[in-house]
Amino acid sequence: MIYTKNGKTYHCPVEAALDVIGGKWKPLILWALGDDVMRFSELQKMIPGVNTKMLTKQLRELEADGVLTRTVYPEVPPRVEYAITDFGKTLLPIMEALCAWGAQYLGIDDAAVSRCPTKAGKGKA
Amino acid sequence: MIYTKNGKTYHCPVEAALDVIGGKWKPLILWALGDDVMRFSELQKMIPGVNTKMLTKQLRELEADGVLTRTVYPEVPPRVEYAITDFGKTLLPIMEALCAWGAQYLGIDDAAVSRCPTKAGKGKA
DNA sequence: CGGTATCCGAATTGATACTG
DNA sequence: CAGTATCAATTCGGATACCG
Repeated sequence: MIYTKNGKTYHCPVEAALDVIGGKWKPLILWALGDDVMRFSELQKMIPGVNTKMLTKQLRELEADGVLTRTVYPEVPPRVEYAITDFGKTLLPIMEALCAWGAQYLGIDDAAVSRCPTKAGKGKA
Repeated sequence: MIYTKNGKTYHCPVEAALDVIGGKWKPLILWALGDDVMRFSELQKMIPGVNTKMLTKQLRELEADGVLTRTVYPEVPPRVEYAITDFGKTLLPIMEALCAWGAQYLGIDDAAVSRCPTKAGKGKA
């Protein structure tokens, strides 16, 4: 069986799921938006090392996949807010599982894991 | 927090997990080896479109990550068998979750999903 | 503030041919 | 049978500069 969406072809739904969350900065974006609505500049601060082009690209892809929403407020200076959708929230338990597995793989104590680098200390799970 | 393994750097354990299962053919390989031990040529038959170079590369990476084992039998003609490890088996429930989410994303009935293309009809889950 | 546009190097994937 | 080697094509990721 072959699956298709948005002109892309998958041999297995797992591939499709990985295509949605597999971008370089997407896990970090999803962790960040899991709790809060955030502005572009806030995301950029929470994700060290990302540049505007890549952050924009990954946000637009997640938006196109129905995982998050982008709301533009017609003000000066402009304000744009990103929020996770209900559908996007269904990814969070899977991310938790991936996080736990990844911690095992890395040989670290899962309880010591701060999922999002800039959210350490906010408490886990 | 920054995590390191094999010279690679991750900002989050999720990235590490995705690095392990995120290769283009890896989900298919893992489904295939989830049930059975298989030879190289069997895998190649089960995964349409892959060429020997890519299949070799992805298998070696999964082996290096401790997800599967590679056993060479010193016979003529040569025989090489690949099998999932106990650690690799811990990925399978996560793959199931990714598969279910991917089916939702693709807008198809999860019950209709055959996880591995060439294993359709063997029964699901 | 929240982006685009351009250019570029690095990494990934693939087709094809050959080998112990 | 189970790969390697080589080369080509594509995609991805990033630095920098500019714009409404």
